[in-house]
Amino acid sequence: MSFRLLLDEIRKGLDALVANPDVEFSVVPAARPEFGDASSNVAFLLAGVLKKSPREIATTISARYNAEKRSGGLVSYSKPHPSGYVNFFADWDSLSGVILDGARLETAGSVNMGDGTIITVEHTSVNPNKALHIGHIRNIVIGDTISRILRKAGYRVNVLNYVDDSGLQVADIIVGFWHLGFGMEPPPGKKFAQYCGDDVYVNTVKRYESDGSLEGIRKETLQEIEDAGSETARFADVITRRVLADQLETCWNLSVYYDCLNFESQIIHSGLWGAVFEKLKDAEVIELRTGGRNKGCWVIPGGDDIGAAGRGRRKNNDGSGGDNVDCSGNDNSDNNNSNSNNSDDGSGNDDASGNDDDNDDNNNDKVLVRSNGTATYIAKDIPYAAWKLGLLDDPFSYVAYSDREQPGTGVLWQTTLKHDGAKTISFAGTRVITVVDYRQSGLQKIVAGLMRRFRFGLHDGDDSGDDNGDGDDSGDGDGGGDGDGGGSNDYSGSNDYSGSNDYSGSNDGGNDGGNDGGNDGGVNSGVEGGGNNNNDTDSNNNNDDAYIHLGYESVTLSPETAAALGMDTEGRQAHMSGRRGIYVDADSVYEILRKKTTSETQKRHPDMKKQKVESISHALSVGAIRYEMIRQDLDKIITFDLTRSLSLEGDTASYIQYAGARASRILEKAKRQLPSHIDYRLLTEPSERNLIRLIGSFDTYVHDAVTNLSPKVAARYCHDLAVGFNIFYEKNRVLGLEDHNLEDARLYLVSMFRLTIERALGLIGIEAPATM
RNA sequence: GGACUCGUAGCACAGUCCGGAUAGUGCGGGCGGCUUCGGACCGCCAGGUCGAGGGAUCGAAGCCCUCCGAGUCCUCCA
Repeated sequence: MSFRLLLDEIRKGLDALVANPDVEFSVVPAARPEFGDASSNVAFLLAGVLKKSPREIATTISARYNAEKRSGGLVSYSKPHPSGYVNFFADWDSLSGVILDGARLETAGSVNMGDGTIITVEHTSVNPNKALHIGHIRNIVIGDTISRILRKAGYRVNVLNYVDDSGLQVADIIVGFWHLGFGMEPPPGKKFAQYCGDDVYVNTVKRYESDGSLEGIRKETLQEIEDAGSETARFADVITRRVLADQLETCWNLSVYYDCLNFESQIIHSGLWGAVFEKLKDAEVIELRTGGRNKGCWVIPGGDDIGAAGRGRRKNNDGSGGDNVDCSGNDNSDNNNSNSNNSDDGSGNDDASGNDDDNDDNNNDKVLVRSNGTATYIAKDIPYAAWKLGLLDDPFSYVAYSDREQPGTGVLWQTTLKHDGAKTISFAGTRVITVVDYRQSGLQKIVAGLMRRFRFGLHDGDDSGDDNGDGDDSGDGDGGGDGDGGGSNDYSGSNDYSGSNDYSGSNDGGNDGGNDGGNDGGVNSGVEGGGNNNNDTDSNNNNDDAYIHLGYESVTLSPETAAALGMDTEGRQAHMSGRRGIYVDADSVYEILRKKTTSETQKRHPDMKKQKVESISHALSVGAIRYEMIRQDLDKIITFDLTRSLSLEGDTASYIQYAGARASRILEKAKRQLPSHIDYRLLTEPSERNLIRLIGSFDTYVHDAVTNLSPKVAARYCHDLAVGFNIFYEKNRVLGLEDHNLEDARLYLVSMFRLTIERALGLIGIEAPATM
């Protein structure tokens, strides 16, 4: 039970009063305490219709609401505000009990939006030739947090990590090992992955510049990797597995876990590409150019939108993959003019798709298969995407990657092409979320467009890239079988909400609740940053995108931190670059934090056992990193600064954890069981009620986080809840009160806070230690 | 040349999807608070033409248009 019940009750009451389905009023938590507990803008909306002032209408509505209110509800009374708002004051004697009784339940904060729908989330996907840096960590933490949130919302989630064990970057370190004399063992104290990235990779790349002969070796090496039987391929397997193991160790340390590892080499050898290629041809999604600059290539014909595609293959979340600019704004001039010559060909943009067959200027084509018959790297993403959606026969079997049991996900599987004794499992999802940074939006858009055609057939030649173009989605229903179409209330299945109220904030509360086309069926696809100026009509159709690119901005280094790495950026932020060695290693960030939190903890607990200190400082360090990575919006660049970003005060995880520790301390000192009957009516202080309201808002935040695929929302909830507790703590004593009933009630409140903050932090993968 | 994203206090960000009540929070600056459950905390003060201009609206930080600034993407490279 939650605060939501109050809003639902008010909405229902207003619906009956207003009896006008066209007025889409809102009922929201009050902006300030003096406005009561909930507010509605209904009077503003009626003002136009009734030709009266909002204030007048609000007065009438309030009066009638109060007159017709049935007893036994959660609303005490309604009061009009001169501004025109209709405000509502809750009957806290009832509401406190409803919320706090509900908070104890296992299901508190859960919302059944997924109803068992399977969502496959891919994140991490870092080239296995280097250690993880702080930029990768943003991807990883976003992916992991989203997975946790989706589980909380009733989805079944498969988490994947795509390992590009056959790419150019792997070839680069092989060149280093075999031709530049790098030894196989890292110096003492360094992980193999760090050694590969910091030393072998960076220096090999550097040597390319001075030694032209290496370029040929590099190309050869790359080709040999793809030849499964070669010595090079075997060696690649050995080193990438070793690097991967180090990377996974970093992830596990941050409480990030996976269900399955996919290896690119296996995808190549599995025949998946061949199957997809045939399908693409059959569906006439791709064309063979017979003339023009792409003569002899199989291409995805470029319309306007598709033309915006990212280049080539996805870069595996490395950022460092290609010729990225390292220092923003510096040396990219040569990048730009390179394409100035092929820009304006005048071929009308939009519907270019069909009509430029044999023409000379297919500038927006994306080449999938080169004229020499080899596939480009974008081609490798397509079969993987299709596999994730379960659109192809699964060529893989699965074996356990390690014996280690992962919390939350259990066994970590990996694909194998050997079918003896291996298991058959499916990791396909009805929906797929791919976490990759914004720079690859273009490519991801293409992939999403192709997936749509795979699922819905080949008849929509015109809507290739854009979101809502396919007016033809009528027939498909939700071909993928995701249960969002029914227009049923996504809350209905849950044990929290009995009413027929649709959560979406839409206004169908009274009438039928079934006519809004299921648009709030949880995860929606519009997240991709791209301006999804969604539906103009209410039969929205943006939800049928089963393939969702969850993009985010990158992590850059502050000028100071860049300088600490020996780079002069002239006062500007610097992009990280794996190949140039400009990055902040994830493990070392953790190490810095661990030292800091260890000493802080010891300062407070001089006698604490070392092991305990370690576990606390671990929880604090992980919290600091994870929180920093998700606390702001996905489309904001994170400027990482070695001193600023590692703070433990203010809007940080440790602030939140501290609130939890304070609560634990009180409960510990109370040293007793609470009686079975608690008199919630004694909790009358504003700070008490505010805390109760926050505890009861858990599910609202979860719902919000899922619909927007926004980890930030969960982080903010934790923060708001902690603030609420700290204020309560400051203003109210809990222990040693003369009034034992009040003490019991406050203790119970503290204990429900403790439980809720623990669960909320769990949503973002952070522990809540009892002492710190 | 085309496309996407961002622009809110000295700094870093909420709020923008879905328009309404004195635009919030943290850091930094100034002042104050532990004989009382943990000061990784709390309170107070200073600090804002919500990038600029226009439009629709009774009403705009939010919606529409134009511009400015910043970042990113647009290879038969991977």
